[in-house]
Amino acid sequence: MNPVSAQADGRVRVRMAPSPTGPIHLGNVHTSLFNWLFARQRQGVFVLRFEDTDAARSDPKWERVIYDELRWLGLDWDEAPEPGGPYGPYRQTERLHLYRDWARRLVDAGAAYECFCSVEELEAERAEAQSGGRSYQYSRKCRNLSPERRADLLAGGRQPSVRFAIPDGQTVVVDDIIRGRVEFPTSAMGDPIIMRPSGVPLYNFAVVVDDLTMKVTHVLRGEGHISNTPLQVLIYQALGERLPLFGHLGHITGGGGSKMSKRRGEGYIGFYREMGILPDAMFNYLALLGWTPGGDREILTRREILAEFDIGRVTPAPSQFDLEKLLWVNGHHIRRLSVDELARRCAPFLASAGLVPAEPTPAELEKIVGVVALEQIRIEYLQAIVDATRFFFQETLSYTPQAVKMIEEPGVRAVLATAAERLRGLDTWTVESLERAGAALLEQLGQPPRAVYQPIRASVTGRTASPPLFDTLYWIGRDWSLERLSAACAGRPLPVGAPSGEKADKGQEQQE
RNA sequence: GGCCCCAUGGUCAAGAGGUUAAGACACUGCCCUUUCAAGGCGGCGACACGGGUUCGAGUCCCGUUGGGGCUACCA
Repeated sequence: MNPVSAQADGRVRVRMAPSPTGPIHLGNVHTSLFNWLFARQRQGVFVLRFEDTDAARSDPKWERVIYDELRWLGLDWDEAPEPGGPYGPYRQTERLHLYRDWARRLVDAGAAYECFCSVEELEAERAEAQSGGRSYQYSRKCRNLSPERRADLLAGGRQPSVRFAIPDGQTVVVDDIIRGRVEFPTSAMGDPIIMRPSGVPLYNFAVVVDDLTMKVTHVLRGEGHISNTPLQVLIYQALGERLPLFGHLGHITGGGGSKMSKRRGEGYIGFYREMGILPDAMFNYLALLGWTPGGDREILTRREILAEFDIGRVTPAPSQFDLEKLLWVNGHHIRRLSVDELARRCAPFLASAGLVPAEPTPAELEKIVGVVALEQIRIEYLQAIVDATRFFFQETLSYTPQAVKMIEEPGVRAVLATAAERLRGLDTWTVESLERAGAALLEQLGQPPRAVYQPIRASVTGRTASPPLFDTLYWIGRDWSLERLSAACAGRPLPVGAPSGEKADKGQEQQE
């Protein structure tokens, strides 16, 4: 019927329409990912459009933040305010003339009408219905105004809003890609306002105009929108436009099924970026919420996910975001990285903690790579590298209570003194020479490894757990190792540090 | 209140009428081991409830309960 609605070609077109009112919420990141997967898999188009009609809360500065967040995850788009596209503009506030035009068509076709009721009048209607215990629905009293009455009201300076006339006694059927057939009786819908007197559209109307003029073929969005769908379908039909296909994804919730807490930032992707979740891991984990490739595989690359993603296998049920599992997935992705790559990613975390310079010398770089290699199988997120390797980079050491206790065990100081003496006598300080020295030490003392190595570990790291002892000694270096050993057997009180997230001692893990 | 969505262990989830109801995270036992990890082998633990349909129901239908959404001149 309308040329605008004809599909340009056979390509799939999907969209994501965030509001620039803050960082993009994790639930929307999840929806974006599924849209992106769907589009990319079919050589389709992914459109990014901003719903900024809520003037009070929208701020263009958030657009950039949202771009950055999506880019971080590795999602790209084909049309958006930047770089533009054939169906722009892509901000609703720049599309006001379009909504006006389409609203006019609806009114002309008799599918919508001007409503002159004031906010106060509507409020009164609502209050009356409620006091009578009835559920409220607009009275539709403006639905059939006479031309004379309308002229009077206009002359009186009243600015009308536009309401969509819900047809009586119909059942709207939505064939949801994810949920199957869903039916809605129109009797449950009042005539909704679609245009404010100011000419700014309401969401349910703007989204239809946008989707149809942008030729969106598949609307994949959160389940919260399923109740909005029948109204939108009726608008498409009144306009004589072809419907897109709808698919409503289950919501992503926080722990306990509650809303994701915004308080500490868990609901936003920046929180995870800052703690050192890898984009690939987030991509992997998010894809697994509501979808599985089948079989028992969980750790997947982008390529694998893209190749196997199937919108038909997406579940309708909501799912809880589980940080523990994200960390486990992240651990796998960390271990998949080459040591150099992991070191490159860890360096900024070490630098901002003041442990290494922002621009390390080759020797410093070698040490970073060395210690990162030791921690690769031990950390689950990049930020953890800081506490895990502090003792390698900081000369002054603080000891955990457990480490102090270990050093103060009877007989331990004698062991440490012997160890210090032996290590001091080494000509070379390599992992191999240290291993030989360790073996010799065991023989000399006639003690099991545990009784000797653990006190040494406690002395040089300040804790009871670390990477393998000789690698640890090597990277701490000769000078610091010997100093720390001497300090430990000297018998002076050792500085006990506030638990700073020592990963080693269970129960002391720093709370994120 | 009305309309709608959802429901397999604490969590993510396989399952498309007939299975001893997968697998993963978490928890836990053992192995490996100088500690911590990682890894390997085990363990605990579920079809929300009640009715139907069927020879047979986690799977289909109805109801109940629980969670969520919409019902705005929010998106």
